[in-house]
Amino acid sequence: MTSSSPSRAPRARPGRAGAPRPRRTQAERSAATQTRVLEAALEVLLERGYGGLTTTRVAGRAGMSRGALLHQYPTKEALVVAAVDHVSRCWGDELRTQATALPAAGDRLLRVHELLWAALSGPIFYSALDLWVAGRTDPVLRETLLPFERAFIRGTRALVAEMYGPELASRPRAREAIDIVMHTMRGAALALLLRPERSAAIDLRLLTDIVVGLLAEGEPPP
Amino acid sequence: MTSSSPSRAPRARPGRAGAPRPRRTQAERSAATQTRVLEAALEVLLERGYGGLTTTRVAGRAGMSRGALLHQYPTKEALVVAAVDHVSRCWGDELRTQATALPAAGDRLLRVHELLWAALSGPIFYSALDLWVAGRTDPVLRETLLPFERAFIRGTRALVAEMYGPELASRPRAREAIDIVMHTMRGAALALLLRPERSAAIDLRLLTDIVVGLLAEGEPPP
DNA sequence: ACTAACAAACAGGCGTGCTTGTTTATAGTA
DNA sequence: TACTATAAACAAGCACGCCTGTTTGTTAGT
Repeated sequence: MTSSSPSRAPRARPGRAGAPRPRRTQAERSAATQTRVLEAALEVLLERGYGGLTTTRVAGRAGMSRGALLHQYPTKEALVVAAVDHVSRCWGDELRTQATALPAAGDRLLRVHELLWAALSGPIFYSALDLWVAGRTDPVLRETLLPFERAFIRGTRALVAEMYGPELASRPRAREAIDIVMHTMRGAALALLLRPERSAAIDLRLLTDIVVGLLAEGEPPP
Repeated sequence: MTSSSPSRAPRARPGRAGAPRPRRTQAERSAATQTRVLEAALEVLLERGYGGLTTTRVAGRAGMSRGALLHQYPTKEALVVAAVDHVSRCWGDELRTQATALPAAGDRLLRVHELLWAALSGPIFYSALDLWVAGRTDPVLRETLLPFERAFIRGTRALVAEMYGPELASRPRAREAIDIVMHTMRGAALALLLRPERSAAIDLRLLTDIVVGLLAEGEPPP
C-alpha cells in the first residue's frame, strides 16, 4: 500500500515535452480505453438497441478484448451506468453550446425550436429511448435511469426557458408552453421511429405560433 | 407399458343435440389455445417487455407446454406477428366502441381528448412501444410492424376526425390539429414511462383550447 | 518488484428450434 | 354402430449458440 522504498522513479520519464510518446501513463491508458468503451457502447446501442448491447459486441467494436472492458467496468450494469452518464453529459453540452449561437432577432423562438428539434430527433434520442423503454421492465436499469431523468427534465426546462429569454420565460403560461413543445417533439420523434426517411413529421412554424399565442395570453403588447 | 387403463375413456360419442359436451372439436381446441397464447403473450410483453418475451415464458403463462405453443406458432416471429395483429385489433375495437358513447354536447372535444388519452396512455401503448422500439433495430420485426403502423396512423386520424364531428373535421387545419394532439399525447405518455405514478402529465383542457383555436382559424362564428 | 492494464479461456445459464413420443379428434370401413 | 387408421394437438427432451461473469496468464507502467 505504501510507497515505502522504491523512490527511484519519481516521475514517468517526462522525456521531451510535446514529443509524441508511445509510452503512456497508466491513468492515460485507463482514460483512453474508458472513452473508447463508452463511445463503442453508444454506437452499439444506437445500431442494435438495448437488446443488442452486449459486452462482447462493445469490446469488439472498441477494438479490445472483453477482459479489458470487464477490467474497466466489472459488470454490464456498471458499463450501462457509465454510458448513460456519458450520453446525458454529451447531450446537454452540445445543446448548450449551440444555444450560444442563437440570434436575438424576432424569429428567435423558431430558431430555438429548430435547435430543440434537432437535438430531440437525433440519434441520441433513439439511444435514450431504447434505455428508457428497457428501464420500464428492468428494475435495476430503472433505478439507474431515474436520477438522470429528473436532471434531464429540470435541465431541459431551464435551458429552454433561458433560450426563450427572460421576458418570454416569465410569462404566466411559459411552463405549459415548454411542456407542450417538449411533448410534441418527443411524440413526433416517436412517429419517425420506423420511418426515419419521413423527416418532416413536425411543423415547427405551427408549433411556434401556438407557443406565441400561449405566451401572449394576458399580456397584450402596449 | 404406459398403457394406463385402456379405453376406459369416455368415448364421447356424438350423443344427442347440443348438450354441453366435454369433447371439443379440433378447430375449437386450436382456437382456444391460440387465444390463450396470444393473451399470455400480451401479458408477458407488458410485464417483461420485448426483451423478456420468450416462448418459454409465454407457454408457462398460458399454462401449456412449449411444444403446444410451437405447434400453433412454429417460430417466435409467427407468434409476434399474431400478437401484433391481435393487439392492434383490440385497440381499434375498444376505441371505436367507446367512441359511440360520446355526447354531442359542447364539451365534446374535451371528451374526445379524454378518450384518446385514456387509450394512448394505457397498457397497450406501452406494449406497442416496446415492439416499436425493438423494431427500430430488428429488420424482421420492423417489416412486420410497418403495415400495422400505416393502418394505425390512417385509422386513428380518421377516427379522431369522425369523433370531432363533420363540421370541425372539415376545417382547414383539422389535420394539423389532430397531429398535434396525437404527438403531444404520445410524448406525454413517454414521459410517464419511468414514473407511472405521475398520471397528470398532460393538461387536456389546455390541449383542447389549442385545438379549438386552431380549428377556429379562418372561420369566425357568425 | 510490484501493480495496473490487457488477453484468453472456462463454466453456468438461458433461449430458440428441432425431434421424438403420447393423447385426442376425425374419417374410413364393415 | 363399432372398430380402426390417420392426422392433429400436446408434452418432454436435446443440441446449438449466445451472453455473462470468473479465472488464469501475459504485457506495460511506477
